[in-house]
Amino acid sequence: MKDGPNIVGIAALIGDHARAEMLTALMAGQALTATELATVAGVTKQTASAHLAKLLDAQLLALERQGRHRYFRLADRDVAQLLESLMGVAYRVGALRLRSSPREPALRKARICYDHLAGELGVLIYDALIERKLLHMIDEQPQLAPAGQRFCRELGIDIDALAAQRRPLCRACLDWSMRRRHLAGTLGAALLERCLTLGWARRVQGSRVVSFSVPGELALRREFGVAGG
Amino acid sequence: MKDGPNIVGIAALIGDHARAEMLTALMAGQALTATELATVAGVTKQTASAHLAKLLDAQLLALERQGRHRYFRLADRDVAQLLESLMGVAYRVGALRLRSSPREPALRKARICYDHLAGELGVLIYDALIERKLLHMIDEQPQLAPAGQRFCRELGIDIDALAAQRRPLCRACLDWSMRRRHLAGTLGAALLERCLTLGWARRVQGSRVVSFSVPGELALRREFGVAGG
DNA sequence: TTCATGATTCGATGCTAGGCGAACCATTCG
DNA sequence: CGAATGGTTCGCCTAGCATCGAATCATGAA
Repeated sequence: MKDGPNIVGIAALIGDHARAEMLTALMAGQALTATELATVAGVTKQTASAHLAKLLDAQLLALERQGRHRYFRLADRDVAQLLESLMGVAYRVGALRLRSSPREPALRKARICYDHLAGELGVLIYDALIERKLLHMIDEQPQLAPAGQRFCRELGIDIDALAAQRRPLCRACLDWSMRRRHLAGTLGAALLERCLTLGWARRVQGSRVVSFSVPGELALRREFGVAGG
Repeated sequence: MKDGPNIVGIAALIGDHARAEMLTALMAGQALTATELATVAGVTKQTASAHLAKLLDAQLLALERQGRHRYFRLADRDVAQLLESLMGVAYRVGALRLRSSPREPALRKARICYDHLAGELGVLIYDALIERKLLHMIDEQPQLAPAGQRFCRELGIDIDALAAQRRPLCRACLDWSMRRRHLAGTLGAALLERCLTLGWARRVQGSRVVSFSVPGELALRREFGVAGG
């Protein structure tokens, strides 16, 4: 009656407080050292070391050595997507943290979803693209219209370079906080990158939060043709 | 540093042998009783009862009472997809069962993926549809071409009824055993249903295996224009 | 070389949670 | 009604594993 791959090990690894905390922190996309991860997990270095060894062994994390530092990051996008889909189920089910973070509102407003923008502003961009018919849906999957390609070029995004990659250009990613869709894929990643280089927003150190300045958010809303705040 | 929903509880629930066994069994799509689930998990009824209570409480399972029986099924498609993506990561990572099932080959050949066909034959169908340009890719997402609609109608599938549903008609689902894509969505479900009613294949009791008869597989390959065995 | 810091290994400890036996409720059937 | 079967509750036991202190290894700086 034992059908299929052994999911127990993977799930059990994620099903521990300290390790889940580490993995969640790494969802921000940047690599962290063992000591930093020990801090976010709230455990000592020895404990963190044991956890990290297990996560490495299971290939959920990848390691980059740099001098006497060891930087850890999520092994690949598959793992990130697994974590997001876990968050989706957890959120839907109402399994929120009892003591939710003081920065939760900022997180709901705009955050990194591994390499693209999620949260209210992420959903807002997505909706605006659909509304203005720059993106249209086929079988509930987004596709960039010709007008959308022009729009992106005007924003300074090299669409052709993105389209040439193996990763899909547009993908709809389900947002755990909004229960709505936002834009992933290479275009999603490029849009986030653009918001940062244009100075509209900046990353908050040690968090998934993306902090938009007031003029930055206004510029974003103007470009995408969305009123109000 | 506590960002996002609490994934620990959900992951920990799946990260237990008995419970994972139960969830995997329910991936076959049909509801099972508490006693049946106790058997597949290899535990006593009392133990199973405790596990099932937890899974219900976390809304990973749904319950249907029927007389003195209690039928359990996966709460919804989100949960099924979470489990498949866990299997994907587990398989990629090589976390196979040490004592893999004697029916593993059959499982790799053709199996139920919640409500559609997966495994070698599932991938074969998908590839054939692409090859014959009945299905074409847009941003790596499948869309049914007009010729494909005709093809499906000839197979006896009511495309218009399927397209009217809220669920997407075509979706590409990643196969853990093949690391290739196969067809999900309402059309995927309808194709499986068609294989069963045409007598090409039958479900194997208490398993995700879909067993094709020799003439059934030949008929399938003929219809989809794929040679060999 | 010596010192400081990042990181791992080892051994001991303590708690959580899964497991079962036995008894108990509930539904169906003769 | 009683017998049979599906399912739950209770109490106890045990094993696995997360955790930490202390010691050890490794890298880089002085």
